[in-house]
Amino acid sequence: MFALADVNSFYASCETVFRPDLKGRPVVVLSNNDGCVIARNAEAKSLGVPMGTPWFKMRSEFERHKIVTFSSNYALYADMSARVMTILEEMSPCVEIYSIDEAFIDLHGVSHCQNLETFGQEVRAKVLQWTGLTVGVGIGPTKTLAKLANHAAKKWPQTGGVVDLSIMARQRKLMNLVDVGDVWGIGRRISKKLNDMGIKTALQLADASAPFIRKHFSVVLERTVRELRGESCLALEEFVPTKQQIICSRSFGDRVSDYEQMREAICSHAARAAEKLRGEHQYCRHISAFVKTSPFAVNEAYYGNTAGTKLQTPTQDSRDIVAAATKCLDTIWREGHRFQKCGVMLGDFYSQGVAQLGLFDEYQPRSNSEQLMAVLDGINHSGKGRIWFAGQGIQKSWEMKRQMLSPAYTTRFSDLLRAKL
DNA sequence: TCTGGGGTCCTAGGACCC
DNA sequence: TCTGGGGTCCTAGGACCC
Repeated sequence: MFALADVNSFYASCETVFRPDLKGRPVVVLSNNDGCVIARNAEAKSLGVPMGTPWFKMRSEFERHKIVTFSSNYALYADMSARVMTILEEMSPCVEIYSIDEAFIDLHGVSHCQNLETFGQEVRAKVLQWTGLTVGVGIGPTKTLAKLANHAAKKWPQTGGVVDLSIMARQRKLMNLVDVGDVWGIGRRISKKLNDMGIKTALQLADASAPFIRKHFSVVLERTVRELRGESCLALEEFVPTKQQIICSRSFGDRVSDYEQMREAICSHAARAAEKLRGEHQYCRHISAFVKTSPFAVNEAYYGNTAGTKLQTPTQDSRDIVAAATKCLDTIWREGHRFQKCGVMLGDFYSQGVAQLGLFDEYQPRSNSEQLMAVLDGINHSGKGRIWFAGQGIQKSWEMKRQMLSPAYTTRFSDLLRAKL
């Protein structure tokens, strides 16, 4: 048996927890660069603010409805997430952190000593008491059914925020009410194709023939069908699998047409990617860089390109990664465009920095690379200051916009809230 | 003027091997 | 004139997730 716990309107709730004065007012949070709406509290949802729409299109409407708008504050959300996950881990033996605001819980042990719905209510109460955030809990014999139960817990408030689908009859009753597109793993494309085939509800999908689904779609959807029937195909993954790739990319605050600025941005993303790579205790061989103009610009030719390179030996040294990324940039850079975004990708990971060399390869290992990188990371994680490569730039005029950023309430001393008695 | 970032998995097709 | 079968590996692209 699985439970899925997720925080209601997570980003928006993190903001309002520290701003009791916003109670009852509509609140939204924007994506990086203040681009799109990515979170809305209940009040904003009931005003019909759609998810994913660009802010500039909504701006005047937001002002009219006095909608409070925040830039993304990931330092705050990551810290609040860690607090929620810690509580879940204290209350149950096996937890899989699925995303910043969701976790699957293995209820194997729990079900022997406690009613599952009661357990769900206790989780809600404790998270609310200790963090001020509200979670919904869905329970089911498979991950997909737990997800579905969670969906129902959020959609119908009369459930009290907990839905238990242990019993088959309840599963079928709920699935009959749920659109097939609301099932976990079914996006817009597959949803449309299923609809065209006459499969409109989750129940119809559950009752579809597995070989038929496999033939017309893929093994992924076949698994979903089996999971909806109560056959568990997806296990709880308690330990985070090692990453296959690392991507660091950002939209620019303003369009970039200048090579020097682009180079700074690529250097910065490469250095960040290298730091993440070391955090994973990995070495990479494949490094690529990409640039793109806005796909939405009219009267402007789109240009986007990627270049990659493969090193002879896996590396985790920022100097190698920055050098490779800028070399890639030089092969795809074109004058005369207004670039919107760039990024660096790392792949082909190894657990150590050695590789089989060819007979005639000449290779000089860097001396003290590991130690130097450890010093670099040590300084940058100390909280006392940062050092970086000159190529990353000083002014960083290309950096993203965050004009409505809230304080780092929980992770910076100077931003701590003060309470007046 | 202004449209996010970071991932995973699967499949098809091409290059190459014997 | 006739031109196999079976396999691996890699990459690009498409789908999905939050």
